[in-house]
Amino acid sequence: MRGHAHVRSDPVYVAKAQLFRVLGHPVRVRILELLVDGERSVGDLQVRLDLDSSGTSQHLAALRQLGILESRREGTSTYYRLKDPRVSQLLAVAKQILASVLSDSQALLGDLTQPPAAP
Amino acid sequence: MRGHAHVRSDPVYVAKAQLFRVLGHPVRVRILELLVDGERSVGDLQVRLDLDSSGTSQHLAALRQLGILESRREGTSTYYRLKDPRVSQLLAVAKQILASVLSDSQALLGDLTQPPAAP
DNA sequence: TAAGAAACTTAGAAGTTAATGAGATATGAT
DNA sequence: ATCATATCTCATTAACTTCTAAGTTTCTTA
Repeated sequence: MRGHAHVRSDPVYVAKAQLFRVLGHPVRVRILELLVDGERSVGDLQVRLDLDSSGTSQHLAALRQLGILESRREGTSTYYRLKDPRVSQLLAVAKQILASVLSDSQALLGDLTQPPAAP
Repeated sequence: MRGHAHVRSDPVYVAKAQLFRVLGHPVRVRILELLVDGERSVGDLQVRLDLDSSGTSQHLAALRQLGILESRREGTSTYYRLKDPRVSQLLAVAKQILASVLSDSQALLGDLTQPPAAP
């Protein structure tokens, strides 16, 4: 059996949290979504994100360091792609959860506006 | 067509990032894993997390505000559970991604230690 | 080899999140 | 009512992340 470090410093939970934490930025989520469709150059991403080269590189570096991206260089451009297709799955599940969370709050908002009719 | 706000402030990407960001803490990941097995009281979670009541409440509040937890009160205790079973799925996919990321870095470590044999 | 384009790095300021400790509130039992 | 227990909130401070701007490296082509 594994000894149990305090959760806050247990490497297993720290690693899992790290994965989510790195995904926890709008630009990085968008980068991953763009890469779901296939490989893209930094310049291409930069244009689509409407971001400067410094910001683009920094966000790509965070994802690369996490180990979920691969890159290849071609001339002066660098192309990035997803290393693991399950990242697409993760994004898809997240989207579903978000949709249900949002529809719940929509429903709540509706209930507050017009109370339920009698059955 | 939807007008395109800058990604950093586009509500769609901000919301998706927010979901991941809230999951991005070791204690919150552990809380969700515990709740995958079913409802639990705050006190029970607190003991298993080896955390004080303030910390436990604050992390539960973050998950509750995100909209992925539900709670009911019974006497002096409050019981929390997952609102959406897809959260379990999200954790499972994350675990798979992590396993493949880790095995890649293990392999790399091995390659550095003993270079590949000739074919 | 000088100029230009593409990507990356670094450093510091600004902004955000987490940990801690003290205190508030709610429920049930005496 | 008083007390004990469970949970939650708030304020402060410490730790971390993000943004911006400037500068570096790498590669290509004139």
